[in-house]
Amino acid sequence: MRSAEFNREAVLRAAMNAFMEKGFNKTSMQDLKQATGLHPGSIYCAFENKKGLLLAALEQYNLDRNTELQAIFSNEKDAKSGLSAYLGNIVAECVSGDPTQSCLSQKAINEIAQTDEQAQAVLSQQCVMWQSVMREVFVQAGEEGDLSGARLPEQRAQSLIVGIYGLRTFSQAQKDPDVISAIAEQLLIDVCR
Amino acid sequence: MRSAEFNREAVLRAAMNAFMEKGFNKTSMQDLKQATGLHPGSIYCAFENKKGLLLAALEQYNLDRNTELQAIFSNEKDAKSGLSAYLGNIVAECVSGDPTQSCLSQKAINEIAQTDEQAQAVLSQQCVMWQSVMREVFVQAGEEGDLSGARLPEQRAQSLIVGIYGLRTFSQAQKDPDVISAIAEQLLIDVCR
DNA sequence: ATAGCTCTTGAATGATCATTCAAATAAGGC
DNA sequence: GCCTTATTTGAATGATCATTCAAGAGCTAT
Repeated sequence: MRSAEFNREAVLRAAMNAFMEKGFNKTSMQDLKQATGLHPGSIYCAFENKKGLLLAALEQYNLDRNTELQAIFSNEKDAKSGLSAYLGNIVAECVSGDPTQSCLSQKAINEIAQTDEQAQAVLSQQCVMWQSVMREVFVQAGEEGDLSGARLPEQRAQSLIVGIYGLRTFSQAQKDPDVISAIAEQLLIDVCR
Repeated sequence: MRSAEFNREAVLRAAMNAFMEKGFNKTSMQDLKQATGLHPGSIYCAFENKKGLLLAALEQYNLDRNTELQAIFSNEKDAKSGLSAYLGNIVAECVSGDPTQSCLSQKAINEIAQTDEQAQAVLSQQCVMWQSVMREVFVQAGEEGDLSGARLPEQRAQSLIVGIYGLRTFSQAQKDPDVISAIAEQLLIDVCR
């Protein structure tokens, strides 16, 4: 036996960044070798192939984003404030122009979900989990009296996620921070109405 | 002199479909040769290179989508009905699962706007034009008394476009037609409130 | 009809791609 | 401390990539 020398999380985060900067198809194994510090053979030994590395990176990305989400919400006094802080965070990422602050899941959905069944399955499941996390946030917001209308928490969660996907796409075509920020504020109003 | 033998619009629509099915980077010149019926040399003679073909295809795509949009709205009795029909059309495209019914502009924004300045400029301008078209729709809807709140037509247009981008991304991860349809209906309510 | 130009053809080019492999290296079980 | 087994290394592989180019073909103007 022999254990791997590299730090798996660090390698996956490096791969994440590489994929976010160039997209999956434009990121070459040479790029990944440089980003991760791993030789081609090691990458194939540990992750099967390039797509395997992407799938592993997506898994790590989801874990990282989830802990980040928990941190943001636990710093706020209630669910509504949490939502506001969460959206504020996303707006900041959109406006930063930094490719490594974009959403790897969303990039993968747009680039490869359509043509790769395995990636489609992983991304679909991750999206469903994201929905269920956000649904609980809206359940709590309802209990705290911050939702006026009668929409189901599930539907609010779906509208929020659609809004976030849309915001990220829109912000690549229209970079004005004030515009992005205003759309996000309206989104918060609409999903809490 | 000698005029080109191929039908430019037909070639661009064939290229559009190829790019929508595989994305820009995964579509090889061989794919484009097969899709368009043009030999590599002819493509380079007419469009400079692969990216030039994409930019030309994006231009044609925008023209085609615009005439389609005009047709949808002119078939309806007022702006609000037009919006409803327009969104219904988009929902049908999302649910179809047909790659050639996806949005080439959105795919390009997500795949190459980040890394290619020229594409970014074209896509940004097209997005702004889309906004201004939709703004006029909301101006009309306001005059017809179908908007209750006080939001500016510009902001409504931006929220609508964000919602459409989001819907298209979301629908690749969550394919349930009822869910997509419900989100779209809520979107219409929110932007007309 | 012919000259002159442009488009078409499709093989050739060199670069780059993902992947493989055999040798070298190192860790754990006994 | 050796033996087994796994990982690391990095050059090699063959495929595929975008692009070029020289030769052939056809339109147009004269």
